[in-house]
Amino acid sequence: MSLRYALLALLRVGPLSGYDLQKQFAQSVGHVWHAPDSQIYPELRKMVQEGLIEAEEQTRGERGIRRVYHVTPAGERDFLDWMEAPLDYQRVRDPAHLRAAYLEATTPESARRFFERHIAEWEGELQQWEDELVRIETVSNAMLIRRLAVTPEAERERTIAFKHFAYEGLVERARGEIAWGRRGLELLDRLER
Amino acid sequence: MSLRYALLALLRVGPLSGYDLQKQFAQSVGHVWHAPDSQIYPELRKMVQEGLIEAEEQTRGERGIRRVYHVTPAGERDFLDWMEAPLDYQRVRDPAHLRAAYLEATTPESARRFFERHIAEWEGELQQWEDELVRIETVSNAMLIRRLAVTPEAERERTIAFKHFAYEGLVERARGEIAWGRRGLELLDRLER
DNA sequence: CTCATCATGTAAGGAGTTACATGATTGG
DNA sequence: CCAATCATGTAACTCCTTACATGATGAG
Repeated sequence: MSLRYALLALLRVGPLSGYDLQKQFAQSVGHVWHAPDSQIYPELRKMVQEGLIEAEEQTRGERGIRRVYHVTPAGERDFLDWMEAPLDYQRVRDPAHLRAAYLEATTPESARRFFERHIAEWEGELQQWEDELVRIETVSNAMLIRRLAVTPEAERERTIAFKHFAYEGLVERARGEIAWGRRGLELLDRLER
Repeated sequence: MSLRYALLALLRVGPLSGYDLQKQFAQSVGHVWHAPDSQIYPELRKMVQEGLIEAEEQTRGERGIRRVYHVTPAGERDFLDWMEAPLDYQRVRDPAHLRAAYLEATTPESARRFFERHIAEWEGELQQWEDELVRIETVSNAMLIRRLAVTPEAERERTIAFKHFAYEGLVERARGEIAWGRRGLELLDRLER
């Protein structure tokens, strides 16, 4: 259910077309909440039906349509309600730690590949999040710039601080996973001796 | 798709009825991969259809049925194949960090509640995982005892080591989340000044 | 004229959630 | 006889994934 709030978070900054939204999404909130366009377009339509956003339809050339979405007062309220409501935490479902718990069933080589892959995966994520952290620090992310442009001076510090803090948390988690993976490789070394 | 491998991991140790499996699940692999019984029973049926497990039907009293499942050679192979195959990592979808990135939209009080809840959630998980870690160290988990009973002496160390290592990773992640939550509260203190 | 980008979707299926539903056996 | 536990599910729904599908516009 968080997809719509991720979308509202972007649209609250200012109206965007589905296409632009989807592009901006991938470069901002998508680092925290991934969604493909095949999920974004239908969700936007549902949000229109529920009155959270409205579409201004523009024609493109002869037959093309371009829908520019903006948040309605109901959508604004829904977003703020969500921000105040307790978050629902999903039950744990962790394939990597599941597999790790049963690695005795496989060969040392495939256990090694597993940890190497784990490290590589999280190094990829780490890179993304560190890059984003730099873009936040240097205020060079497009959505953040747009956000700050419509934010009163007094709230700019907070706005940046929270985004920075969120990505810091993700960076630390990635580092933790990488450290765990490396210790997994060391464990294999010890067990093979 | 990991549910069936979590189930196979348990059934590989020895045959269990759906009910027993579901109970053992909650006390072992369920700490890493949660699944409710309403998901376990249908999955077992599907696995029977696909030939990964077989059910020995026992009567209970007049009309009751009890199905005791055991892994077939095809199921064993499927499990080992999964253990060797690269794990598929899901794209990030993290409601807590999503919300954290937009906390400027809400009141300091509700931001505070958010971090307090985050800490409490992860402290709950931490407790579960630490308890399980102790049960692994002291070899007092029922499934682990059963597992070791059918494991040759030479592989017992590995078996325990991997489970211990998996839960260690989870414990560290929980500690990381708690530390992040606490730093969130400190950030709020600083911003409110 | 053609390719990159703009622009918008549908359809089928898998996985998980929540709620509901039923009945048997055993111990007190 | 009643409650706890044993035992097994179904049904409806949401969310997400993967693959497919189409066409317009603008720059070179």
